[in-house]
Amino acid sequence: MRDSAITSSRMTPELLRSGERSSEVVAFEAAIVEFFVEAADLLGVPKSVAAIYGVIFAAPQPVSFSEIEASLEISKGSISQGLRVLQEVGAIKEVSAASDRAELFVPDLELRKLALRFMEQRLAKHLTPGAERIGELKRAVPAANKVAAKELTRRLQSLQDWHTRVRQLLPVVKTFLKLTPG
Amino acid sequence: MRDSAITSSRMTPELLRSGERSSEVVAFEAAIVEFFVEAADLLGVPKSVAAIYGVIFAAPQPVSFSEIEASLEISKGSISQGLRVLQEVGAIKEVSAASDRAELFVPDLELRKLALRFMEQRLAKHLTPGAERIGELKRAVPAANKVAAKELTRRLQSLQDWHTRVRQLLPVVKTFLKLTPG
DNA sequence: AATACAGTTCAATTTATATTGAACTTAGGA
DNA sequence: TCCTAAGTTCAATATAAATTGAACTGTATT
Repeated sequence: MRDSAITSSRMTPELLRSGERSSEVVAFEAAIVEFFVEAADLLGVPKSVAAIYGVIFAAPQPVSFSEIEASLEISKGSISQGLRVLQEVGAIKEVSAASDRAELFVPDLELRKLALRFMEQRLAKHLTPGAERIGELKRAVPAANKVAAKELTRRLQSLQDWHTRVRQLLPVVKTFLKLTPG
Repeated sequence: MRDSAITSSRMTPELLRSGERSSEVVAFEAAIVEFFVEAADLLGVPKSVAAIYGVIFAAPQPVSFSEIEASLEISKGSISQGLRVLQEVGAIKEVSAASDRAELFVPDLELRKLALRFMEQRLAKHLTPGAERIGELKRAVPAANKVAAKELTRRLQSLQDWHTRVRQLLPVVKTFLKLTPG
């Protein structure tokens, strides 16, 4: 980063295509970018990626690579990687304009997909193997001391119960997120 | 870290109080520590902290500072800070033995408390202020272009809906986690 | 075929986070 | 009082993660 933080709107005139961007528009974009950057760590993505999503979200028309470059002070490398990540997780879609060779992007507003994918990745991935692991651990409880063995088994059971509950919760959450169209 | 990873069981004899630890016991502890260390990033805690919790969880009796020092190859500084963190979040409890001056710790198995605190911290913290923020953003939508304004408002509405749904989900999750005693 | 544009790749660098280690408390014997 | 054990603190260091930037790959345009 050349400055101290990722901020929006450098306003390099040569990159602002078709008409000017009023200060109102610029301020709006900056506010949206800020919103997503603040949510970045909650979602577990780097700030640069959140900022790119912000620019695309804030623009009523499809956004090109160079427009992102003009709005954010981050390198082409980061933009390229960031756009790829956002496409992979389904946060943005490419809308190819037949005429122009530039790739254009719009936000994919089906946040359900995003939310579900997020859960699968961060929870299910660890949760499923975990269940078996705890079973193994229960079998490995040292048996020498009866009282100690009982306590350890109790602890592992507690862990397993909790584990089960979280797994049961996942379908509930999924259903909930599907309730209204996103 | 002197080695390459946090591993359990150095077996320094002078620190193994009252009787030896069989290889069975040592292996069990190592397996538990490994389990928690692997879950560390899911829970958002450093590995050293997860490892300390593992040692305490794996021991049928209360565990002292020096026992942790003997089981894990991490510095006293990390142990001190790690124990403090674990106490703060309610993952372990101090059980002072009147006779000994050493502090002894046991795991707090009420994982509900932990889970709830985790949610409050990672979700509620960002979620509540977020709701107002989106409202502000809707008011700041540039009005110059009617079609564009409509689309941007639609996007923000979508974001707000999703936001609301997640907030409604929190009480459901809380209830669910309370169903069985932890 | 040369130039320019649009984007990619990845080693090098910066920034953020975790861990160490040595100096420092504090309290209980000798 | 002096010593030692038990922890704490925090600046220095090591490790991990994000970001840059320069060289590279294609693909139109002249």
